[in-house]
Amino acid sequence: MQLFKSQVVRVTNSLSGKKEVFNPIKAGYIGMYVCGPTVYSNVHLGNCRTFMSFDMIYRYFKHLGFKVRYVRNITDAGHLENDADEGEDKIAKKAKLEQIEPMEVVQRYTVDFHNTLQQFNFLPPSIEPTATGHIIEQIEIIKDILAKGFAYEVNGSVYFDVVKFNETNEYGKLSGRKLEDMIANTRALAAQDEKKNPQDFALWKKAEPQHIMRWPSPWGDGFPGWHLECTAMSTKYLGETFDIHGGGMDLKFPHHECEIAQAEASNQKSPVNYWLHANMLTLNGKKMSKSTGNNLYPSEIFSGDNNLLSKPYSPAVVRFFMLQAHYTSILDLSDDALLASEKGYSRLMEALGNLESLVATKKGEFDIEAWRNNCYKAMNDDFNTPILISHLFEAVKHINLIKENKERISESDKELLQKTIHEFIFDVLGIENQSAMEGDSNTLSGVVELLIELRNSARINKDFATSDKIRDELIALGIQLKDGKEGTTFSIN
RNA sequence: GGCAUCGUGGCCGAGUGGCUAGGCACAGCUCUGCAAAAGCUUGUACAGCGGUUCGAAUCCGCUCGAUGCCUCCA
Repeated sequence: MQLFKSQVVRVTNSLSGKKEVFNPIKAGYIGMYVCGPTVYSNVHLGNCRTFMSFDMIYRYFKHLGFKVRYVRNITDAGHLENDADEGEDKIAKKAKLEQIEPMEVVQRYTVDFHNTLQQFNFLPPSIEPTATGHIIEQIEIIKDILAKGFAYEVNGSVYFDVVKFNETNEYGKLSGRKLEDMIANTRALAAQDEKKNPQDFALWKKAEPQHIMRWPSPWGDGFPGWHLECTAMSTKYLGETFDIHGGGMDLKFPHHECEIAQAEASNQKSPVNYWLHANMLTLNGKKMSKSTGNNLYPSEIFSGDNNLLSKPYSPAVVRFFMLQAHYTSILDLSDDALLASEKGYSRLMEALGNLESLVATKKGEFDIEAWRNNCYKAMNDDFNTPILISHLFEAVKHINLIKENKERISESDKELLQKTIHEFIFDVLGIENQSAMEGDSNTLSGVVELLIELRNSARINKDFATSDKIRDELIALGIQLKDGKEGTTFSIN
């Protein structure tokens, strides 16, 4: 199945600021790089949103039949804390704080990262390279940039010469900045700085004697700079120019801008055709952030152990909630919004169950082909999952009508509907049916069936006190009975 | 201060020059022993002020407000 031959996908390219038709370099193949996490603390929900956006994009491309190589790195060498603290990196700082090895910190939070993403039903990337595993590649790139005259060495550190680069290239084209403006707005400080200009950034930093994470290099012992690892790993696994580079909006400047500069300095060509940026998840109207403490961990949502939400929410509900907003829009998390999503999610899953038992008769009024095309149209338009979901609810409405014999469906239409709805919900959106996973297989459903029988006989005998007691006690336990034309069913919340 | 984005009905959230996504909540109706579930119906919202246009929430300008980046951050 090579759906991509008939489906034209348009994406918002940050480089042009416009929606563009997506054309891969090699037909049928896609190279996609996404900036992964820095593993010095637990991933928070905001991080998850970005990775979820690209998980969805990865899933859709795969669904269309593309062969996708999806590379998402693990930053375990640590970015610099700031210019003032003598280049101590984050991993090392945390390690000292907790009196353990840096790689132990990395291991702990890498495991947490993977566990969390698994709960959200993320597909693993094709390659998940680490920064520490690519020190040699990074050193090679630095040598190359030095040789080409776009970097300079000072006291065992190497800096990228932004001003020099800007003479022949355009520094700031991704984020819409002009170097002259940036220089004009620079605060006059950092007197002891080794850099020629404040805009210059480190490719290699000399390690102070107490610095734990260090590697030998032509410039002495040290560690790689902020932005180099992504250039090294994306080039190694995807080539000098590849299709898609993704990441959070907050990485646009300076991180991605620097990646472009590094790659152009060493290869003389633009590294990426389509830059995609996922927008922020906010909490109380403010960006979630590790440094400010305005954040929520996934585990706190799943357990309900937090001060912000009235109840726990499952990973599938949170995923559904996030996909109800477009990935380029800011999304604000609140209890009301999650509550609404949870109900919508349940209704969707309920309909999915009803679909299986639908009796096919003859051609009905629901045009499945047209509906299916609309689903693709929504996804082709810059992965518009909110619109896709609105179409899914359109189908829900028809499923329920058919169930109540108010509409008909033919056998072939039913099969197409089932196939399509499963593909979009499970394969593309990656939403799991949690109630189906928990219920059914155990003894609970048998017990509920028994109670339904008892209640029905009570109702026949007009013993409503008993029948209502059964119904009300069950609802108190989170089991809802649903009286329909074909008998009584139930759902477990 | 510089650069950018956003401001949609009770809440969340799409859309984008005319045909008013969707979810949740609310109300009425159908169904029901009563409910719930499900279905149907109703809500004419696009920060404010000007302008362009036959026509703007959608384009342009200004004002106000919010957010993001400019320092590690998804």
